[in-house]
Amino acid sequence: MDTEVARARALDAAEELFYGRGIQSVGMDDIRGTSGVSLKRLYQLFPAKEQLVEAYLQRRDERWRQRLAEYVDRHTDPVERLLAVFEWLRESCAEPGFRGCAWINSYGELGATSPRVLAQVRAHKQAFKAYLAGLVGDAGLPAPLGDQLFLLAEGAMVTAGMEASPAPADQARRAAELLLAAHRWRETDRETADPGRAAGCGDAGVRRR
Amino acid sequence: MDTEVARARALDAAEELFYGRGIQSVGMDDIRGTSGVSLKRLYQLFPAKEQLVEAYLQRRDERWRQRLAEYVDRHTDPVERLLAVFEWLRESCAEPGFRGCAWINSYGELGATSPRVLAQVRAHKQAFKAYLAGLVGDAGLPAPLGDQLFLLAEGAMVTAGMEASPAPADQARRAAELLLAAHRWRETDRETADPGRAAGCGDAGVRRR
DNA sequence: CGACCGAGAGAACCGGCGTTCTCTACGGTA
DNA sequence: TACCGTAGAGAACGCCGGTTCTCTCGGTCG
Repeated sequence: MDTEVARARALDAAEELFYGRGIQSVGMDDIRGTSGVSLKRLYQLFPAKEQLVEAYLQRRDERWRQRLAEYVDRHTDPVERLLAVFEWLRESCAEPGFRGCAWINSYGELGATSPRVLAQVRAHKQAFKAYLAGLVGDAGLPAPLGDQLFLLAEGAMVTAGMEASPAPADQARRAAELLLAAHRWRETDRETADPGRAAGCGDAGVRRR
Repeated sequence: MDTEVARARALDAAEELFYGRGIQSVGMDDIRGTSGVSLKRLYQLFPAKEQLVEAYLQRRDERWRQRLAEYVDRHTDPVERLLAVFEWLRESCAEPGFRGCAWINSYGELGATSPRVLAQVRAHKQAFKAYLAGLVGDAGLPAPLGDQLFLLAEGAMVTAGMEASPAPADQARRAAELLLAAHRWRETDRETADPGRAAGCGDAGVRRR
C-alpha cells in the first residue's frame, strides 16, 4: 500500500472516530482496526497520537473551508454570499452523525493539555473569522458585523450538535439577516440624518425607546 | 469530617480540576489530593467517577443560573434585564481561569459516550434558553429573539474561552442590542405601516435594498 | 537460489487510572 | 481496660491504551 494511501486511510479513520466519539475515547488500535493500516505504519506516519490528532484537525480545516468557499462562490451578490455561509452551516448541521464543531469539541477535551491541539483550534477559528470578515468587507458592511456573525455561527454549530437539530442554523441565519439590516440602516442614518453620531459605534442609537 | 463537608470539598475539587483540565485528564486520585477526601469516602459519596462528573455539572448549573438571576435581578427595566445577561457573561468570561462553557466542553469530551453527562448538558442549555425566553417575553418581544440571543451567548462563551478574552461578550452584547432594535422596529412597522406582512415572519422585510 | 529488506500481525512492555482491599489508628462504650 | 466500628492511608488489582518489539512471510536483488 502506498504511503499516501495509508496516510489518507489513517486520517479518514481518525476523522470518523475522533469526531464521532471524542479523541480520548479512541485508541490507536481503533484507528488501526478502522483504517486497516498497521500500528507500525501508523507510527511511521505519525510519531505519536497527538500528531495524528493534529493532522486530523488540519486536514479537516482545509476541507471544511474549501467546501464553505465553494458553496459561497455559487453566489455573486455580496449579501447573498454572506447569508450563504449560514445556509451551508444548515446543510452541515443536518448531515447524519453531526456532533457539533470538531474544533470546539477538541478544545474542550484537550485545549488545556495539548498545545498543538490548541494551536490548531485557534488557527481554524481565526481563519473562519477572517473569511467572514472578508465577506463583510466585500459587502461594504462595517467590520464589527463580522465578529457578530462569527458568534452566531459558533453558537449555531454548538447548539445544533447538542440538540441534534439543524434548527439553530436557521435561527442564526434569521439573526444574521436582522443584523445585516440593522447595520445598513445605521450606516444610512449616519450619512443622511445624523452624521454627528458617527464616531460612537456603541449602543447609543439603540437604547432610545 | 461531616458527610456534607466531604461532599462539598469533593465537588469543589471536581469543579476546579474538571473545568480547568478536562474531565478525562483528571484522575480520582487528583480529586483526592485536591479535596483532602480519601478515596474510600469519595466512593461512598459517588459510586463511580461518572456520577461525580454528573454531580459536578448539576451543582455548577444551579450556582451558575442563580448567579445569573441575581445579576439580572439588579435591573427592573425588561430590556435592561435582557442586556444584563450579556454584561454578566462578560464578567464571567473575564474571570481568571475562564476556559469556556463547562457544559459545551463536557459535551465535546463525553457527550458521545456518557448518557448521564449528555443529559446534564441538555438540561443546562434548555434551562438557560428557557430563562432567556422568559426575559424576552417579559420585554414584550417576539419569541424568536430568545433563540437568537441564546446563540449569541453560546458563541460568546465558546469564543471567549478559546481566545482567552472577554471581547466576544462585548460583541455579543452589541449584536443583542441591534437584534432587539430590529425586532422592535419590525413590530412597529407591522402595526403601523405594513400590517399585511405580519404573517410571514421570515426575511421578506430584510432582503430589499 | 539464497540473502536481505520491508511490511503486517500481534504480543509485549509500561505507565496510568478506576476501583477495591488491607492494615493501622483512633474514639466511643460497657 | 477490652472491644468494636469507622475512617484514612496507601497498596493492590485489573484493565486499558500508547508505544515498541518480535516473528514471520513475501518480494527483490545479486
